[in-house]
Amino acid sequence: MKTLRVPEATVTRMSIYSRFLERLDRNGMTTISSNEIADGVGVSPAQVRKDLAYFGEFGTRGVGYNVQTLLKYTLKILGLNQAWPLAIVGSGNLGQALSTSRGFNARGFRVACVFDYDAKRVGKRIGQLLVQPIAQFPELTRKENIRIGVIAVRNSLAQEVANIMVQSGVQSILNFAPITLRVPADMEIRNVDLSITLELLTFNVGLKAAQSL
Amino acid sequence: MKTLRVPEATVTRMSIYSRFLERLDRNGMTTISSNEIADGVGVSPAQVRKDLAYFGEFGTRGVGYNVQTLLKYTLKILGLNQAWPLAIVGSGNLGQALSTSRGFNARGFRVACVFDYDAKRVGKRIGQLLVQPIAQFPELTRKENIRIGVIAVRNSLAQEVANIMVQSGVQSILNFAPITLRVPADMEIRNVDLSITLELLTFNVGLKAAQSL
DNA sequence: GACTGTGAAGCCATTCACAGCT
DNA sequence: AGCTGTGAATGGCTTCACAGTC
Repeated sequence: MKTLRVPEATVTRMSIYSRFLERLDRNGMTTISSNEIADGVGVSPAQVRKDLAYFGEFGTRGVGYNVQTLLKYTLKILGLNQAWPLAIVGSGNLGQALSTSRGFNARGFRVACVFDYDAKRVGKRIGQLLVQPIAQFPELTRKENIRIGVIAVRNSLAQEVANIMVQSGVQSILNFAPITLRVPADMEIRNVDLSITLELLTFNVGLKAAQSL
Repeated sequence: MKTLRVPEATVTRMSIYSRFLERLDRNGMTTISSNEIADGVGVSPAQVRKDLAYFGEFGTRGVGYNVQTLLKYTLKILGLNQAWPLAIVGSGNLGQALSTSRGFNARGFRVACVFDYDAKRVGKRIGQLLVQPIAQFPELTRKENIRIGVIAVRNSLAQEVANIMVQSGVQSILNFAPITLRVPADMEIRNVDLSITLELLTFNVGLKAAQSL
């Protein structure tokens, strides 16, 4: 089998292109060039073409890309031509925000259940869902065939939650706790650390201040 | 002036090292080697040394690094030896989560005010703060000398909020709306797009499935 | 003429391997 | 002996420039 090796940065941009194409499609646009895509999302045209080329030839020379067709391909490439039910653990502010977020309830994703450790929160209503006790995690996620788990609990519980997810057969984890989790090598795990991004900002502001001395 | 050119990935890791060192310091550890740091945060020891070397020589050969000293340096490098009041626009689920988040209220950061467009939300209490009308943004942020703005509103308002921030003299923006904002080149802007990370997960899960055919 | 697809070149980041210190 | 700091080598991503197609 031809194993295609795609840079992670390319996948990230595919997601951005895809969202942009969705908007164009809603606006009834039918054809677009790599130049216009580049302009719309803030990268170089060559980058756009190179990225798409990892997955095939989707355009027509002299013309450009068909918006609908390309959109369909990007969705398929990203694995969004199927349903991805999510399980969120943690029903605090962040957990609630994620549960009701459009990004987590569109494009193939759907928050299917929310769990919490705190008995006071169990049974509470979030949108259409009722918060479930963490003890129910293995059973419910198996029943709903959930393959993606989201960790939105405080740091001290995060590793324990990760362990439960691993044992329950969840294949990939999106972790919002700012610590490094230990999981088996075959698990897909991504960390979103909100304060890292903040600290990148302050570093760069500091740099600029230093340079203008 | 010697302009030091540091990879963005290095800055990201500095933030991770710094948080790790904080934990070690709390636990009373005094000395640590690049090997142990690497192990603790999941990178290679050479990477740790190279990263630190961008900023100076902090270690002692044959011994390692002093935890407290190195922690202090990392905080200074990241610009966290000063206070960074933040202004958050948007008091929905995400805005609330961020306002009360530990990452946004520690290590030099402090959510100083929260704004909203919706009159029904203005005046509501979030932690110690009262939600302010967006019209107050220029005046309040100037008074509090706020240099970082956080955008947590729905997509259709995001560009307008960015414009207000630019006009009010805010220097850097953390944007949670999944669209590409147009701002002057001298603005520091970072985008956090939660669904990009999700789609990276599904892409990789799809890849694995394809490879195991 | 316009725009895609792509090898080659250039650039940037990570890893290697070892000299230098304690 | 142990561990840092760093030039050199490697590997990977991005940009360039142009051949190919409509």
